[in-house]
Amino acid sequence: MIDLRALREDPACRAGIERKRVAPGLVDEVLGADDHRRRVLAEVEALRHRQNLASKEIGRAAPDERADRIAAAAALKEELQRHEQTLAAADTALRDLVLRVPNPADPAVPDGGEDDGVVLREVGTRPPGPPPLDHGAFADRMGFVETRQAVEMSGSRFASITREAVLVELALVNWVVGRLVAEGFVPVVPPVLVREQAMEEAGFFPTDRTQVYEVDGGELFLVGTSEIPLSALHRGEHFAADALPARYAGISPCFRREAGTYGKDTTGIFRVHQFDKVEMFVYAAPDGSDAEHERILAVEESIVADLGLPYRVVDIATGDLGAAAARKFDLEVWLPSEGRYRELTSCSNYRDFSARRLGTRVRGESGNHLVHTLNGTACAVGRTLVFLWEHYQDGDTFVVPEVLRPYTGFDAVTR
RNA sequence: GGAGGGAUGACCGAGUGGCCGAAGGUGCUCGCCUGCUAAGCGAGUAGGGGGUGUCAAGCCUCCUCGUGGGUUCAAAUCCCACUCCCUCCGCCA
Repeated sequence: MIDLRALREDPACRAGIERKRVAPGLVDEVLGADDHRRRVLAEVEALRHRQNLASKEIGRAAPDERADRIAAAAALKEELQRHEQTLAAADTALRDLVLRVPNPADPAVPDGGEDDGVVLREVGTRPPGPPPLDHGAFADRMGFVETRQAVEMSGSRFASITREAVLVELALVNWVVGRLVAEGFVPVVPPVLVREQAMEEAGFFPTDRTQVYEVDGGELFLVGTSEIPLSALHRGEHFAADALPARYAGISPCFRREAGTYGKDTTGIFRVHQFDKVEMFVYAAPDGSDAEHERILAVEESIVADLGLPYRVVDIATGDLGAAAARKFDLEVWLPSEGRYRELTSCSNYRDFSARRLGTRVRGESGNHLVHTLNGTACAVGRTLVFLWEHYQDGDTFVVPEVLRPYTGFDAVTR
């Protein structure tokens, strides 16, 4: 949720919002609704004040005065209740509007849409051409995935990962988590089923409701990322200043409906409804969040680089940031079969956008402040396998990346 | 699944209708005292929103005693629902 005071008083805030191409007039509507609400609030509070005084006097009044005073206070109460209804309506109206307002884009974010991200750097050597088999065909050939029965039991975009691929998957998780622990991240295996409230406070509802699976008659929802439970880890809490940054590494399966992606990425397990992911989530002091963002990006880069995958870093443009991010970097890895870079990981700085609803603060010398939250993919396991299968296939052999060998116990798989 | 008990500030804990945003204690901060430390003495110390302000201190005000409703002129206190915790019984491992 955005900072209404900043929207009112800081022209840069409004500019950052409008760069995300919100509906024309939305910002003015919000400002109008906010103004109205505050006016009504002042009236209600003045009435409550009178009511409070009147009630306190009754407590002190002599017995023979009480009846009159109670009658007067009762009249005040009726008036107050009418105004409170107006206030409730104003609150609802403002809330409905304000939830549609995205986090302002950082001034450094480039303008434009999906294709307008700015490539900050390209790292690694791309192979000259496509591999003999694309990742889907290679995985088939090697017996690394089972799709026929998975689709029968669960539907399209489901797959079983099988045989040595499972050991590579576990190796990836172990290697990445070990590395994050060394970087000061606290590992967490969180619940993947959460209540609606957790979805709302993490900022996923109402916007992304269609992307989420419902369970138990709508009581619970399967998370699309462990970012959701990790953001709930400190809801309503106040950090001591020296407890920040607090870094967490979530390890969990992720579930996504992938509504609206029919026909896209139908090969292999590039885009599936269920996958495992190691996610970084950081609570940072407001003045330290940009540095923390760079740090998360550096971790992502080192993981991809150590896997020997050629990648580029993209500074995502305003139109592709999503509602919550003020700034976002994607790591795109070269997918030889498609001859282009595809997204593997991503990291965002939400600033105080999500902390505002979560009520997560840090105690400071000059009062308490909302924390900043950041998140980044350490390893989207299934999709990482996809890239490995293309970059590490050698005829009928899958070569295990060197950094993973201590974890797999084998160097290669040959069929 | 059945029966009962509970949720109060950073923490412990008192408070069953009004002078209670809340006794007392611990912790923390500042000061005094003391070779140092400990002890002792004194003062301060919840959060969030709105208004006002040289948006800085301050001042005014509202809300918050698990969450949301209700009763009442007035609710930490009474009623209802929900969430969570504990105890006992049953069940399962």
